[in-house]
Amino acid sequence: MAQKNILQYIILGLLKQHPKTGYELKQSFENDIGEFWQAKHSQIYPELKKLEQKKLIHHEIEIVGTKMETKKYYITTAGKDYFLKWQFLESTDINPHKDEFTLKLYFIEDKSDPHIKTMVENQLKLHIDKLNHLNERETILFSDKEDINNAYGHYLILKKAISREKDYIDWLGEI
Amino acid sequence: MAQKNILQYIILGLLKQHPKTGYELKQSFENDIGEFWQAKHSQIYPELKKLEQKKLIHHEIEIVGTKMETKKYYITTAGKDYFLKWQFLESTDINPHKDEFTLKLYFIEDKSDPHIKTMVENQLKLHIDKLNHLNERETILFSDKEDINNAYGHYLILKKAISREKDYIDWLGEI
DNA sequence: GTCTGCATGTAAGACGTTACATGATTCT
DNA sequence: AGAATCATGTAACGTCTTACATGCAGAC
Repeated sequence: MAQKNILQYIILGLLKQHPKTGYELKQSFENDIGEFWQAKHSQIYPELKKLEQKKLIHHEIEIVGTKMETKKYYITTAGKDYFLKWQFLESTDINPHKDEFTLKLYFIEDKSDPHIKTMVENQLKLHIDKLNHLNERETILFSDKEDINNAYGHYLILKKAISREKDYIDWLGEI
Repeated sequence: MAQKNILQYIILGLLKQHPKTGYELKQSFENDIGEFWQAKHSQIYPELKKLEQKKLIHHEIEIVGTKMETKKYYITTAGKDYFLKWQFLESTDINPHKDEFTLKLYFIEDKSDPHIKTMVENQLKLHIDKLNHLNERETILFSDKEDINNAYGHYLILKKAISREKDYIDWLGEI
């Protein structure tokens, strides 16, 4: 099985909001979603070509100044379908390093979208399970306070993981 | 400039705690530090060979059962020096996806190590700066509550980033 | 006129995941 | 006897970063 290629969905999602040039996509990564996903222009431009070959996007040349050509990319109907299939496919696992769920949520523009409720509930379940699992580990490993000093680093990162999950759950609760 | 190759430092750090086989290293990634860094065995075994070529580690064959050979890896003095140089080199930037600092902290086994204070203070400064920057962005983008509805997804992930930084700062404060 | 930013692209290499491959050990 | 786990390794592929490369536009 191939890797997920999430970049394609992010580009499609961004173009679904507004048509953009490659450079503007690059800026979106720097300003808006850089906290959750990063991509350099050297990754964006080739991906745009691939998406265009698949007819999920197309571009039109625009002139800036007197002669500088820029390519404005537009999502196609097929592209929107492809994107939505990803966005509303329920997640079955979580990865603290690649937070796909938050990206999916980012692309919901309408605050009253009925999808939000089920998506958040599903995600809450996953994170509560994980928090429970981490709490169990803390009980097993560090019930005896003596053990904290013997593996202080381990204790700290377990505490950090627990804190991170709690924070995630709180944030989900506020949506 | 080459990429950082943080995996080598993690392996050295783990072997500094205790000599381990490749398989045991794999398990450390699954159980202990998987929340902060992931590596599969297909990445670990080649890295062990590279580290051994650089004489930062060496191995001894051990027999399990009647004939199964396993390789137990030990860190060398050169390996320890190389590792410590990384561990106590001050960080100048933070990356929400690759949290190098937390790893460095994980490898401090002694709770009263005097390095901890300066490391934490330095890291606190970086995260407070980031939090301030994110708060400014919230003020600029969403002072007008109307704008929240127009870019709800953007609002949510900005809130999430702010919440994450606060959580990180709280955790640093408790060390 | 020079500097910063806009704009696009490719190449090389490092990093990471999945799949392929094999065999021994331990537990039930 | 069979299943799960221990144990080690390579191959193929996909992703990501850094560096190389070029040129126009706008501001001062």
